[in-house]
Amino acid sequence: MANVNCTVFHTQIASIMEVLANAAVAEICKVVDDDYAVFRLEITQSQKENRGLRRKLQLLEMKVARERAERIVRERALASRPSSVKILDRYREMARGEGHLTGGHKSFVKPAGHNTWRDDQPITVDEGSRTSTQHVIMIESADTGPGVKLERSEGEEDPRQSRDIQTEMAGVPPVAMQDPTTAPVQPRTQHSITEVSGTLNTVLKTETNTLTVTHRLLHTGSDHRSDPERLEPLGCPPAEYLPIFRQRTVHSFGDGDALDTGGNDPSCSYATEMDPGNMPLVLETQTDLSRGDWNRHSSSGYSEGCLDKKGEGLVVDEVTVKVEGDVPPTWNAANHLGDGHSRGRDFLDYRKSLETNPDVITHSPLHMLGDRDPESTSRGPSDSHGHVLFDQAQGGRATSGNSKEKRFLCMFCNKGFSCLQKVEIHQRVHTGEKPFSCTQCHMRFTQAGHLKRHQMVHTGEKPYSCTQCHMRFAQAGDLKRHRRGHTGEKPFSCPLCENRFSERTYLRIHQQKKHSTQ
DNA sequence: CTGGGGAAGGGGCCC
DNA sequence: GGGGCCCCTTCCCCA
Repeated sequence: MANVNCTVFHTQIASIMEVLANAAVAEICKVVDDDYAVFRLEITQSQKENRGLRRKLQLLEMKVARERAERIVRERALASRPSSVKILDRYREMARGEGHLTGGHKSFVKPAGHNTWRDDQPITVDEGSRTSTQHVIMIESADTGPGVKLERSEGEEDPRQSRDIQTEMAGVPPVAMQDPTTAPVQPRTQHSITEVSGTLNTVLKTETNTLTVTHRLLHTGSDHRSDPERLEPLGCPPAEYLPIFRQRTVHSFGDGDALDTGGNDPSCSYATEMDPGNMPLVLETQTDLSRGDWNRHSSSGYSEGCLDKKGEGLVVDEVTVKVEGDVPPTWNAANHLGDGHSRGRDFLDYRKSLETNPDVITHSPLHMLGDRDPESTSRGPSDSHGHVLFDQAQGGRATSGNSKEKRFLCMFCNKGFSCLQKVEIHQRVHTGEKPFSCTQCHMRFTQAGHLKRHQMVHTGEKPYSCTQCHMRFAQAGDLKRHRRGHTGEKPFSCPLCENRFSERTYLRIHQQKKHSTQ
């Protein structure tokens, strides 16, 4: 009996212990679950908050970057109006001093193993080569410190990528916002500065050097006399000869089919420069028309130089006149200006025209003349000589006035011409295109007639002889000028004094030295 | 400083 | 409409 009671007692004790144990376990689990839930909730809220803050930060950075880009564009538009005729050097200096924009899709390939660029360091330009090179696209203003940098990482082909802007804000290290585990968004920004160099200082230095590269691209020219080595026809042309608004693979210059390596890129860097907003693009590189023009010149038999300098030929065909469509003019030939012979005058005049006529870059130059109201015509842009559009200028030479409708407008200065060929020739003033090259020297010309006239220098031909002396001249104008020496004619009189001069140039110099108000 | 020649740039006209 | 010619202009260099 006693054993039975003991057994029952033990059983009851065991049951009670089990119940208590279960209750304790349940209690513990409940507490753990509650705490875990609270903890998770807190984590979730923190993560959510972090995402929100991160998103705000990114939006803010994007906004700042856009504003900065726009401001730089405006500054650049103002700053890129040099007053000197030495456009090449001035442009180089200006680029050093103030900085320039690079093209939004321009890729500068930094030499491997270097974190910085030197000014004299050879630069290659790469586009979509999918190599293991770094593509650094920057919009930078040197005088404002670290700026907006557009960066496309290697292998990325999405043109929109270049529109992703990362701003290097002071006190906000780029890496601080990049948590690969908690921030799956914004993968683009993770191709960050560290890809360029290790430290911020190095980044800044790199950007400065990139500026050098940029201005090299901007102030290109074809001064063959001053820099004939650039004309090596077989090697890859230097970066100076690459158009800034198109990515081109330097290795493609020898391949005619590969010229338009940027053709699949619907965007254009100059759109970023001229208007970071939604300015339509008018860049017509390597269009059929221009290509045809080039081919025509190349086959004209004037010179072998037309073809064997195909690298420079890229300079030629950047601009094409379009008579239809409604696209704004986009001056895109800055990199082709500064020719030593033209002395940059036309480039400067064009810039002046931009100053005096901002509409040049804001409305289509391709309007038919008939579409222009008289007022707009009268206030139209000046030509390279400062004359108003359609004003018969050039020394008051008698013309038939508007006998021929000037339907074709220059896309740079809006000057009107009667036919497409004329405006194409004229636009070479802006583009620097010189399709006609001398076979006996490095001189190149915009017009076939100029080449023909130039070749008399080599032949020694002087068909214009003075009837009153032994002098002979290669140009009729020279003979005419010479004859004034015989006749004593001095048709140019100073309005401020009694001096008279046989040439307008003398009068002008006289006025500058004697009657200058400055 | 002026004058003169060489040569190139730009553009209009004519065929 | 396009090519060639011509004219005007301008810059550079030199005497």
